[in-house]
Amino acid sequence: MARQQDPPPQGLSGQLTGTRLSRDFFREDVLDVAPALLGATLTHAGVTVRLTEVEAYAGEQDPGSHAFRGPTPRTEVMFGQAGHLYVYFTYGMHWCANVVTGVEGEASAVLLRAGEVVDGRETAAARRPGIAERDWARGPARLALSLGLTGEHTGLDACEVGGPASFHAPTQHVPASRIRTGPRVGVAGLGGDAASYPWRFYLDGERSVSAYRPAKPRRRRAEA
DNA sequence: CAGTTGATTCGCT
DNA sequence: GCGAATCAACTGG
Repeated sequence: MARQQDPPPQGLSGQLTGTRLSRDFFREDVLDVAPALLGATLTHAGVTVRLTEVEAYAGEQDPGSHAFRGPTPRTEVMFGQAGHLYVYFTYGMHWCANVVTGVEGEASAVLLRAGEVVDGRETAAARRPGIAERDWARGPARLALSLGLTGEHTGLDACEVGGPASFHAPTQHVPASRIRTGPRVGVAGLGGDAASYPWRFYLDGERSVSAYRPAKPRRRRAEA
C-alpha cells in the first residue's frame, strides 16, 4: 500500500495543531515527556483534545505505577514501545488512557488526565450527552470517553503514520511559567507519601483543570 | 464552590 | 476476596 500522508487533524482550516509528535519524542524520560505534552493535542475517532493535565508513572521503580510489580497481561504494553497507548479499566466502569514513554522495557507512561475539546465538538457532544462542555474531558475517564478510547485501543501506536491516533505539538509555545506540578491524584501504594512524587503536571489557570483535591481518607459512615 | 456517596467489573494476592 | 491512576448526582453554603 502506498505510503499514507499524515492525516490532517481535522477540520479547523488551519493551525489548531502543530507538528506531529514522533516516536523519538516519547522515547525520552517520562519526567521530560509529561510536561512537554501540556498544550499538545491528541486526535482519535473524530475528536481532538488539547491536553491540560497529565501524570508521570515511572515503571517498575514507581510504587504508584501499574508496572511496579513487573509485567502482567494487563501491563505488558507498558513494557513495549514508546508512543503506544495503554488504556486500562478501573472502578468497574471507567477507561483511562496513557501513552508509553522511554526506552523499551522501561514501562514508564504518561496518564492523560484532562484537556479541552478543540475539534470534533459535535462528536464529543454526542459522546457526553447532558454534560457541560467544560467537563467533556475534565478527568481521565471523561477524556478517554470524549476521544472514544477503550480497552480495544490499548497497544494502539499513536506514532504510526496514517494510524487512527496521533499527537501534535502545541501551536503556540507553552511558557514554563504556566506549568505547575503537584502530587498525583488518587494513587494507591504510596502509603500516604504521594507528595514525594510530585509528578502531576498541569497548566495553570485552565478551566479543564480543577485545583488539587487531597484524597481524603474515606470516613466510614457515622461513628456512633 | 466543597463535600459525600453509590455504582460496578477487573486484576491481582 | 479486596480495592481500584473515577464519575455523576446530590447536598449544603
